[in-house]
Amino acid sequence: MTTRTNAAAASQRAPRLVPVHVPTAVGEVMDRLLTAIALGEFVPGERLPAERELARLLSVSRNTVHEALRQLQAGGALEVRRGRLGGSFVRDSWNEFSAAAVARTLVPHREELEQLCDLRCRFEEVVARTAAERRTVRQARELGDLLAVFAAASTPEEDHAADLAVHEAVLRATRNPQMAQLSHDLLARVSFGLPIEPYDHRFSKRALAEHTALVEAIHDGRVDDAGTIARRHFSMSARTLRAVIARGDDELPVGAASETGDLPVGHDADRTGMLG
Amino acid sequence: MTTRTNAAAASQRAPRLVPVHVPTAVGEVMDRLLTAIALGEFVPGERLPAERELARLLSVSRNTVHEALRQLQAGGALEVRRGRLGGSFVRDSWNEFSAAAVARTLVPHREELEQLCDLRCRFEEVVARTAAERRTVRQARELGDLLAVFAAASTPEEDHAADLAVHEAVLRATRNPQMAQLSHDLLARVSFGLPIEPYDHRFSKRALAEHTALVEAIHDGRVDDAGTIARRHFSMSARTLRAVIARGDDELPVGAASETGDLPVGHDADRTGMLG
DNA sequence: CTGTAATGGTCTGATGGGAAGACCTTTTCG
DNA sequence: CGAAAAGGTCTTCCCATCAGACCATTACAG
Repeated sequence: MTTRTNAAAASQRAPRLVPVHVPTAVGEVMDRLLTAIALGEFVPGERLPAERELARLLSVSRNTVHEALRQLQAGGALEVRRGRLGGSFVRDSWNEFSAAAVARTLVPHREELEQLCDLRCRFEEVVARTAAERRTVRQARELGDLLAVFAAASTPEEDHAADLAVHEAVLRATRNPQMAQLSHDLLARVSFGLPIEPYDHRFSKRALAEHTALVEAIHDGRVDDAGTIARRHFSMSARTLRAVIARGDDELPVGAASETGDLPVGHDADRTGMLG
Repeated sequence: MTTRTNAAAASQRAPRLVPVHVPTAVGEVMDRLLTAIALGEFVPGERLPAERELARLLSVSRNTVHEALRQLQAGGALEVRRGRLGGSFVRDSWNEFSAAAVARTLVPHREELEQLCDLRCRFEEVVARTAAERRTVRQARELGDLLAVFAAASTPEEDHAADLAVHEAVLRATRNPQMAQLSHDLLARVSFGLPIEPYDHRFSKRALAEHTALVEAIHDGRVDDAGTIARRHFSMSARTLRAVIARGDDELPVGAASETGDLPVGHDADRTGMLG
């Protein structure tokens, strides 16, 4: 009886009335841009739209865009050049430059990240299963084509682009945009906006093998197989992320926080709700 | 070759740079309160915490809380009484009062809702599977207890409370708070903050049977069974929602928007990202 | 060489939401 | 009747954002 009432009251006793977090426009713009970079919509070296254009696209003032770009520049994500052919460029060296700082930023969120990775593995399993159930013939063919692209990729950039393209195609095959959106958001959260999907090129061979198996399973409609493969595939991302964090653990006691460009990423990591 | 470039460029051609939407603190507080009500943390007739207390809990000024409560009152969700034993009370008639307006609010989002329901069914399947894999002995026992509570429930209110308690326990059993948070957020999105969603009392018998089967599957660690049952269970919610929308379709041509208390809910329904 | 165009950099003023806090009104209870 | 507890209201200040203008830098066309 006590068990009963306690248990029943438990969900009511714990009010989910935690502090609200009102995001700022600048932070939102930063999130958008970092996510776009993480999703490969802007590749290293590429120029972002001009400030005035971004302001128009995002329906914010140019001031806001400028401030967001300034912070991303300070964090080392972008390089800003002036002049007629100027603009904001995704830094090639974003990875190496910021790896240590990233790790420092990530370490405090270790537990949350573990849970997010776990969640992502399991969710992507669902994505794969759904895609295997619903892919059209046309989409199955498209997946096969992309696989060939992946196999033919010779540079890390091509690898990464092909990797993203495969994932996009799988998401389209689910024919559920909400599911795709959630997948994107989860990626953005675990990658903290970094253009490293946690993608480790040392594993590109294995990634190719897994992608091949995944695409074939989806193509053939083998739902369970697709799910199993996907889950294994995304656990690789989790491992990469753990490696980054471990590196950060090592470096943490040694180096103090960098003075100049401390990372702006993860600034919104402690928000309370995933959906908003 | 053309295939390659086209496919690779595809993900880049569609920049997700849609206008940002910066929510206000008042709106966030409204969402929180409505969601809390929808989740059964505040039941009809119950008094919400005092304004000063809410301000403290939510880390916002009392002005903000007051304005949120004022709008909820205007929308018919709350009744506010002054004086020593005053406060904000959840209206009993909130359901009936708002049903028609709710439907009107929901209809324009029909497609999005369909996708969300689909997503939710599949996600809750994962939740159930995870819970079945990870539940501790203690959690398994707790689930059994809650089942007894559910079976013993005699009023719709007790039904609903027990229903929620079971779901909460399942979420705890996943031992992944992020997963639980996402589940809550998905519920909030399909219900649009309204207490209409997951529970249709006419189906309480069936719900009990499904809960029993689900809890037993989780208890026994039958992963596949738990997933199957959960998916079926949540598709019932989707059907309930569809029924509401259908009702809205019927009523839409007839009734114009109510003049006095048009619903304040769903004001954030058109946000672009699920996690943002 | 020069001018023009396209870009980022900067500044100002207006606006609005929110925070903090004081004070008033209503209601209940000792 | 007076204290306590609640909502109602008001003022003041702050800061993010917007809108727009103007400046500084660079490249390219002529």
